[in-house]
Amino acid sequence: MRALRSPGGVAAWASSDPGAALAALKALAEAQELSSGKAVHGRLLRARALGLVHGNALIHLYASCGRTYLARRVFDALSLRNVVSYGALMAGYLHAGLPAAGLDLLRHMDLAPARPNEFIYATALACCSDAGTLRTGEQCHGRVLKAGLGTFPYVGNSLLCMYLTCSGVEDAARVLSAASPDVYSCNSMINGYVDQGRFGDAMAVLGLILAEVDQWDHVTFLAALGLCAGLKDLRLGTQIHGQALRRGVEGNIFVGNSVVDMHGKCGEVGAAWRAFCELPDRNVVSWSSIMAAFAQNGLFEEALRLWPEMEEDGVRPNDFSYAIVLAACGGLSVLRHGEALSAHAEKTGFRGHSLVENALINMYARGGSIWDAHKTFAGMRRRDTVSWNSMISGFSQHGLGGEALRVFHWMSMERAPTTAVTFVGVLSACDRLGLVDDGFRYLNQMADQMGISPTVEHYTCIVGLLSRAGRLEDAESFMKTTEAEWDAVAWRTLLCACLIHKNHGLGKRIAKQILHRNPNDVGTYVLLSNIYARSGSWDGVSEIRKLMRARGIKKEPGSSWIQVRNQTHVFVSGDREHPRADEIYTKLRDLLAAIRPLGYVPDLDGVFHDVEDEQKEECLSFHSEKLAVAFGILTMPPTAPIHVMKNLRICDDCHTALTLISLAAARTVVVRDANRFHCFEDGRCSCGSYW
DNA sequence: TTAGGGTTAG
Repeated sequence: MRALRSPGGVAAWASSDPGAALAALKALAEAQELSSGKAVHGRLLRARALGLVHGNALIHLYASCGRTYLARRVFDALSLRNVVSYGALMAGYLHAGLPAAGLDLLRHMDLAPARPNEFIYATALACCSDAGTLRTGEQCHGRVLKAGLGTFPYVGNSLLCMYLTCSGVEDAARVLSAASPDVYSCNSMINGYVDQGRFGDAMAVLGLILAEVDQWDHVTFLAALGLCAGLKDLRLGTQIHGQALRRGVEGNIFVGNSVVDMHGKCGEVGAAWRAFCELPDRNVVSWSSIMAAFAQNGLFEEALRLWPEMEEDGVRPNDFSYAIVLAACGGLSVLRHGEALSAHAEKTGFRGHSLVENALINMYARGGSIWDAHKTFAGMRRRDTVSWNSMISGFSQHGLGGEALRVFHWMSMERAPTTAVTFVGVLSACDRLGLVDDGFRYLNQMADQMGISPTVEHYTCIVGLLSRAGRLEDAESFMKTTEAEWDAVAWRTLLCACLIHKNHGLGKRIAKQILHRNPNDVGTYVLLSNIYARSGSWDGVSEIRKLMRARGIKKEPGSSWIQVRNQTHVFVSGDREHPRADEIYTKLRDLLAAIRPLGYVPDLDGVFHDVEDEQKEECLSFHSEKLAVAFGILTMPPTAPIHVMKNLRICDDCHTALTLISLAAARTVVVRDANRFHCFEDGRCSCGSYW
């Protein structure tokens, strides 16, 4: 590459030899050597040797260097232009993120003698994809067919991609079936289906090329690995990975990163970590993928620990990396840490990215600070579907059904597109508000008007809705008559309602059904034993205990944790491990004494019928969430809300006690339990005492 | 001299 070493030299040499000049311009375009290219340009002008072919090469060079205005200047100065001049400039606009300018050029061509060819349509269709204009895309489609250019593979794939981004998978699939599929269009189609969660369809397309693994290129491996990740199909993923190794494409950083991600999504953190360690090179996506793998599998601290390592490795974070670590902060409820990362993002210019803003909304909502989530949401300049969905579900999970529906109506007024996730939030808001009829109305609206097929999650909301309203038999018959893959979550929703509504007979029957299908469902054992205890059937309680012992099922011990001044303090029921245990126990005794006059009576009907009342009370008094709250009151400023997390569902006694403590101690207490948020304030809980 | 599919988030 003499050209790169000595720009002046190459210019002199190139201008005297037209063939060499062309070769030099091509090489300079590829290397994005703007200044050398300008030197060649100057020489060609001075030598009066700037004809059509060299002019086109210059347009391409300036376009490759991202200087579309210079490319345009050359284009305008040409006395004669051909289809290549248009193609080169149009591609420049496309890659510079100016698809509308590219389409303007297409219109300009209608007045010019040059007729669009397959190159022009491939580029124009890509412009339509980027600009999101289905109408122009369809017009191009019509012209492609009329000109008989539809059989060019490049054009076919550009068409398919245009429909994928501007319309949907159905139209794209029609394009695919009309043409003979090549590897490119199959890759695009698989990715399109995977994005929509239509894994079965994606698998069918993969099936078209499954026999020809030797024809696959690295992008096919990416699509296939993405499909395995979506399906959480480790077996297939491992096979594909093996093929990638055999074909020697695993050294490609995209494929390597995809292997890390696939293992993470399949729940194999160890394998993800090994794949990460084996990467020959690590870029920001590699680091993001491994952090995501940890965070998605609940290993939030491990994910956060990788951040400084990434920085040490000299890799700069991007919007994805911020979104991942913010999600980990939400998982741990370490909001101060998240805010520090948000400030970091501000400095690096990523704070305004929608990915980061949405992650912040989720972090605050998961961390219990729903109004900080709302503040972030309200301050956004551009809200996308995820922003709306996050805010709606955030409010719902916090028991603020009215706020959730208000956001949904606002979303509808702004005509933001709704998704299946939107309606999970909306239906659970109706559940919280007891709006049975509205719930059914939204379900029908979603299915009939929006064309979104309800999933088991939507139906579970309906079960919750009927259950909360006390219509337990209706809920059961809804489950029996509605075709859905009912899971343990759905059945437990009904079971939980049986406990709350004291329909012990139905509860026992439902529990037995669940245990018949899934004999290891710990949650069901716990709920069933509560039902027996509530109905005074101590034989039943000990029966369950025996059954659990026999089956080797252990109830996870209750534990709670709280962040105070960037430190996490963990409490297990009744333990005295904390260095300030004495103070905490004294504080808690005081608090419990203070709420007695407000009507607090320890709920001794727990599951321990074989212990003395005094011991029972001792047990109840020092449940982990009470200890954590007492510690919070002891150490946090009086106006600061106290945020506690618990691994299990909060128990009845703690719920009552914390409700009254919020009144007696004039403190706001937010507890995130295994299912939802409880915001205790002024002697009330946001869950409406139904959980 | 001009053109296609790509990894990480919710």
